[in-house]
Amino acid sequence: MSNDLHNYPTPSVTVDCVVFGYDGTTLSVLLIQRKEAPFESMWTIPGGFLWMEETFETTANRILATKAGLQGIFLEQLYTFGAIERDPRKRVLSVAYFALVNPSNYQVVAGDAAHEAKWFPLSELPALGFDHQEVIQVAQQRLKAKVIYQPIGFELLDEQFTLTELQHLYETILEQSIDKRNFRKKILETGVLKNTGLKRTGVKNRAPELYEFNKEAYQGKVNFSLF
Amino acid sequence: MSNDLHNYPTPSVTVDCVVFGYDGTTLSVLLIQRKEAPFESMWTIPGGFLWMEETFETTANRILATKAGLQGIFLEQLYTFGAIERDPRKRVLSVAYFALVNPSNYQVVAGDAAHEAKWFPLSELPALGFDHQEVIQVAQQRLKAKVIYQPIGFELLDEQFTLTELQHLYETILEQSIDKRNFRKKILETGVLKNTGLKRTGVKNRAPELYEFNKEAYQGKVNFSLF
DNA sequence: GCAAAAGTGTTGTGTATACACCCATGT
DNA sequence: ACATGGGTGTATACACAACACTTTTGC
Repeated sequence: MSNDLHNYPTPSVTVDCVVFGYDGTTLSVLLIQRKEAPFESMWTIPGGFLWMEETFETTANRILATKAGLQGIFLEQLYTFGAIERDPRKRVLSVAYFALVNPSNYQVVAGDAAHEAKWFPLSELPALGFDHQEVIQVAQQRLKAKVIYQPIGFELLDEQFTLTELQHLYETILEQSIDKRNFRKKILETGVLKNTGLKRTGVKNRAPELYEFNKEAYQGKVNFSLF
Repeated sequence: MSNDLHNYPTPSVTVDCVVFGYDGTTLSVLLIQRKEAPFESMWTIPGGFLWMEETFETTANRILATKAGLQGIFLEQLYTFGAIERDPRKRVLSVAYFALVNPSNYQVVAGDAAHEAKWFPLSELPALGFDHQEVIQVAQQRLKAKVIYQPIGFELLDEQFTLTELQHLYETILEQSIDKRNFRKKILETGVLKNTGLKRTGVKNRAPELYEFNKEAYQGKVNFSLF
């Protein structure tokens, strides 16, 4: 860090969030349709300017609350994007975060600055403003890499879930199919799942057992790793 | 990203670099002794303000060239630190990078803004200004994690090196000892090493064979992984 | 009783680990 | 000849991958 603090011009700084959601079938990203230039009426990930009295996390939470109606969700810093021309108006840095939410717990609503807030499957993204396509791509890579050595996937599911649902989530994130017996063996022997003893009823087949994520059992676990 | 571009106050942004060096024995970090307040005469990692026409990488290279005499080295973005009070003067964000260099290829020299530029072994760091102790800690974790799935360690060595030297580097980074035969087996079967056919002479024991990193062989290799 | 998904073990294959001696060189 | 680090192979344990049938439930 430089010693002097002469008044160099300073860039604007935004916090932008890649919010992943999973509806039981598809992995989606939350996008917002812009009302104003630049990129008017195009889609972008939700973001906004950092205020001087805010940490990045505070900004991210404010943005997600006001622009999409999301509160208190899992957030992690992804990368900071700083290409000189990434905003056509002036120099704007973007500290990108990624987030995982269970869409059924929230009703996304567009804030003032947006026409609409909507979930888009990763495979059907519209044209995106700024460098947000790249941001999403980096986020997806990170999610893929991360899910195998940290039990973060649970953020995307209901509190109680079946092993088949969990497996399908992993298959969706990793974009590959997984052997059922091997998956169950591995995930159970990590010890992070708690069998609730309950079963999901009302399905038109054998009632599957419901599990929960056991946060305490994970704390301090060094060797969580699937595959 | 927000639609409106009202003139919010903007934070200052610095790029700070954790530069690792390895002298054949010890893993060290390059530090600079400050001339001015705050943290006058304390040590910090080299850094400086981002200029409006610079990318982060450009800034990092400028800083390293002017403050420490280093040029064209391996750089990777680490994390962005934004705690509100991390600089006592005003709001300053730090986009941190980490770098790997072979100290014997460079003569570090203090620039104008520093009393001195000096290598400190990781185990003997002085009291550090700002939040730089945390930054170094994060960088060390990253280096540890990264070295096992990407062949970045070579940046720290001479162009030609012996397997024993390479092993010792890995042991130093990972802070654990490694079985010699297993290490050789694994690193050789990755295929990223090229035996030069030369031997290091003038040592007071059997002349060891010299290897080089084979960049072409690594390109496109998906499965580089040690341990 | 049929359709549909849940649940369950074993075996082979490959990878990781542990381990000890001879070789080449300089002094 | 001796001291120093260089260089090499095998046996065992463990982890991973492949694989098919029975059970439960709703209709």
